Amino acid sequence: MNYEEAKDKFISTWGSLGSLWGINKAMAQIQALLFISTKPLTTEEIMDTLKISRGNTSMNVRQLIDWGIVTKTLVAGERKEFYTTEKDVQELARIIAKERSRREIRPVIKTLREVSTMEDDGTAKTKELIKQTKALHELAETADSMLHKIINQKQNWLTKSVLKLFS
Amino acid sequence: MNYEEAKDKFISTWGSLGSLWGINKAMAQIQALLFISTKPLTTEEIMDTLKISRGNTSMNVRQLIDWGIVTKTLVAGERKEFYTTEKDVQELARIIAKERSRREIRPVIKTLREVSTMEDDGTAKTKELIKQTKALHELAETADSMLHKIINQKQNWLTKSVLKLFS
DNA sequence: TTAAACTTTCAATAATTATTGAAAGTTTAA
DNA sequence: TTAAACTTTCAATAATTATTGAAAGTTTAA
Repeated sequence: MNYEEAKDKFISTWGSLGSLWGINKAMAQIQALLFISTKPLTTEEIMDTLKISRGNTSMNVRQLIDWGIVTKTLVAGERKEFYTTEKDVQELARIIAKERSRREIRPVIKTLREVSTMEDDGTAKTKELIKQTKALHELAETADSMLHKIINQKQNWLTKSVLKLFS
Repeated sequence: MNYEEAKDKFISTWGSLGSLWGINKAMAQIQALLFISTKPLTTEEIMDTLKISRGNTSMNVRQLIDWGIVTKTLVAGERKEFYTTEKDVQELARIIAKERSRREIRPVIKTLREVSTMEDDGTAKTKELIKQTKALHELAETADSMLHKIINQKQNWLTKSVLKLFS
């Protein structure tokens, strides 16, 4: 496997993984490209490498900036805008997890709380609805706060020290 | 909020959450419906409640069975097939996490390993590709095994005992 | 200012994914 | 066996989501 093959393989795999962290393919691929680039890239370079249109590139880069994953960089003597991505995987994971929680998990938790605290009219089906949504609510709250605790740890959890806690 | 409103709200929220655990809307809604039902349901009842076609119901129920989340139940004296879902949230979470890992995370980890162990040709860009994919590989491995450890704990992690470890 | 060099917007369209429903298939009771 | 009562399959279609590219907008250098 030479450089080009490996690069394409990484970018396309990362792109299809987009769904796993809740973003579209182009957005994930742009991030992947910047992640392995040795220098900041322009819109033009991104378009050419990924074979996507100018508009598509512009919109997705902006979204990545919005997520806090990509930053505009100024290159001396150049008029064009250059983009770079967060290169530290831990920081990247932290940002993704936080955004995912904020955008998708929190709203669901809110609904679960609303439904599970509805007035009990005494019927079996209402009791079941309350019971089950309450259980989901607790699970979601616990999982979400666990996620936050894990990613907010400044110590390097990649070193597997955290893992030992579960052995 | 009465029973019907609460039920609809729960089903539609859970349905739109489908993307978060990697399944489609109908599949998530069928699971939600069964999850709050006080008795096993038939294809007919699912179709009518969710207003989806017979074919759609059949295919998605089968997929849920495939995931190990829904089971066929026989009701004495009835010819029709009845369906029930796993009612314990912890067990449900365990199944979903395991399937998600197997279907999506493992394949990505495999690619990351392949790319990160490519031959180093000495160029800066190859070195960067190897370095970054190696970091992602380690992160993905750690996160995946942490997930497995957490969900495999038989003790009730919902009680927040696990959470204390991170405080 | 102006005009060249850029970026952004957004309606049109393409691509993808989900859904339908009728036909085919299967199971069960008699 | 047969036929009624079911479930499954799958080509056609609908719905959703992503992408394009030209026009509009913005910035910068002179």
